[in-house]
Formats: sequence, C-alpha cells, structure tokens
Amino acid sequence: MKSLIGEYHCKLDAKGRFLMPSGLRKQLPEDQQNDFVINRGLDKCLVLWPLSVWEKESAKIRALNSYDPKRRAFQRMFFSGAREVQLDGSGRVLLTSFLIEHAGLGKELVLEAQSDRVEIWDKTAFEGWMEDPGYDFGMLAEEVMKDLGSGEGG
Amino acid sequence: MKSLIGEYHCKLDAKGRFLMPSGLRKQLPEDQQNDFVINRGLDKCLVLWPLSVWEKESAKIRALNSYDPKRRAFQRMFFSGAREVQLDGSGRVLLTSFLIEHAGLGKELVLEAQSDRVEIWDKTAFEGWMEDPGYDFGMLAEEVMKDLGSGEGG
DNA sequence: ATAAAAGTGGGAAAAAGTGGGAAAAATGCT
DNA sequence: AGCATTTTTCCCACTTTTTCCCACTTTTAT
Repeated sequence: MKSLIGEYHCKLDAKGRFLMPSGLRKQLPEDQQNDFVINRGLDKCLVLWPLSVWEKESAKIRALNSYDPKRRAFQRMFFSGAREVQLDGSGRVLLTSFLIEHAGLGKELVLEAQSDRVEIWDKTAFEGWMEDPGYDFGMLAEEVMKDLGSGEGG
Repeated sequence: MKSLIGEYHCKLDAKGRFLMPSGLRKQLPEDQQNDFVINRGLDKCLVLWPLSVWEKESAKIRALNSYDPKRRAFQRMFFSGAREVQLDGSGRVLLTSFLIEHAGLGKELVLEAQSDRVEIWDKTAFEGWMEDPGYDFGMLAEEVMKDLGSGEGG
C-alpha cells in the first residue's frame, strides 16, 4: 500500500460520527476503503487502521506470551480499546463513546495520516501538542535518524 | 479464529446474569457462540474462553508435570474455579456467586477482548487499572515490541 | 451556471439489552 | 414417601440503543 499522507479536518456530529475525508479515502486501494479497525493510540488520540494493516500488526501482538504480566498488560491495552468499523452509506465512521472519551474528542477532529495508519485527534489537543510536543524537532530528528546512514530528513 | 477485540460494558442483574454483547458474539464463529468456560484470571478478573480455545489451552496446563509442587499449585489455581457455561435463550451468561466474589464484580462489568479470550472485570476495578496499570504504555510498547522489528503498536 | 461530488443532519425500522414471572428441578422436613 | 420450600431454568414482554437510509446543504469542477 502507498504511504498515506496529509492532515485532514473534520467534524464529529451529535451521534459520534465523522465523514472519512474523500482525499484520504482515495489514497487507499479500492478494496480497503470500507473496513477499518480503530484502537487507542499511545498518545492521547485514536488510531485508524485499514483492516489488512491491522491484521498484520495484531498478529504480532497476539503472538506475545500472555503469561508474562507486562506483555499481557500490553495486549490488554492494545486489543481492548479496539473496534472494527465500516463506513456507513454516506462514508462515515461511527465511534463508540468510550473511544471518544479516551481521546478526549470534541466537535472538531484532525485526521493525521501516518504511513499505513491514521491518527485521530481532537483539534485543540492536536494543536496543543504541535505547539509543545515536549521535544525539540531538530534534536529529535538527529536522534531518530542518526543510525540510518544515508539521507537527511528534509 | 480472528483476534477478538473490543471493550464492552454490561450489567450484572440481580440473578447474577449478564448479556453477552452482540458485538462480541458476532466476532465468534457461529458454532462457538454458545459454549464457553469461565475461570479465574491472573489479574483480578475472570476469563471467558470459547470452548475450543479452552480445550487447547487447558491441554497445555494439564501437560505440566504435576509432581512438581509449583506446577501442581498452578494447575489447581487454573482449574479449580473453572466452570462450563452456555448462553440462555436471551444470550446471557449466568455466573456463580463464587466467581462473582473472586473477581469482586459489582453491578457494572467491563468485558475486554484479548486475542482469543475475554476478560471479565468489575467496571471500577478496570478503570482503576487503566488509569494506573503500574506501567507506562509507551515504555511498555517499546520494551515489549523492540525485538519484533518493524511496526509500532498504535 | 450547472452538474456532480462531498459533507451534514435527522427520522424510522430493527436489533440489542433488561427485568421479571412462571415452570421445573432440587432440597429438606415430617 | 409425600409435601413444602427454595433454587434454578426458561421464556415472554417491554425499553433503549443502534443501524440504516433518505433528504438536504455546501463545495468543487467543468
């Protein structure tokens, strides 16, 4: 699958639905435009996974030894917040109340595409994070990229 | 079987019953939607096993050398609280008072899918655990996933 | 300017969830 | 054993939630 890119803004309606922005949808292969999994993100956001991506990723998590407390805790966190979703007739995603609460979503959302998945943020929270991410991007870039050898990050 | 996912909220009624949430039931193969085993979980919860999963998992435990005191103790812990259950006509599970007490279940439950089994928590206890699992999920993700190569956990 | 696509809101049918009563089974007492 | 009492099981009926679909508005493209 091609890398997903872009930041999209959309609105959560009274029933907890938002429209998948068509620009984002068009980036996906046709047979993967309708089925997704949403789970809790590691930051204060949700993550939307195209189903095929989810299946690969979840298989890894599932393979962990669940008799080890840390791995079990991680599995719990990863699987419990997850929910399979399909787009409705108008191309919208319906969120459950506990997912909305987890990410503190208000009326305005930001969808942030990230290689093969999409993060879902509350607009205000996202802007706040952008202003003060707790890291300096220059330093971060250096640290994250230093082992990669060739190529500097644009 | 596909990975079971999701967090579902339900209520324990005066008779000690709760409705299997339809979202969870639908994730199971049709011939496995009615028969389960419930036993004590490793954390303060119960575990609901689809019968076929139980058979595989319990075979592993049974195979442990029971002449070793620690293994014998673990076997006892694993099997003693176990109970086979079926759904009633309305799709509900009836719990025994023994199991209710073990997990400290009140009126509100959280069912939390974990790959091929389902944990049953008291709602307050679950929320408490989520707020303070004793781990930072970001750190946990890093530690647990670091050997797996590509991909981060959501 | 007009048509097509994208985005929004809400109502009605269907499904899920809940509580409780009656029948059946198990238990205990004389 | 026979009867009474408690416990369990099964089923019915009501309420709430969810799902699905329709219709309208706004934006984009030609």
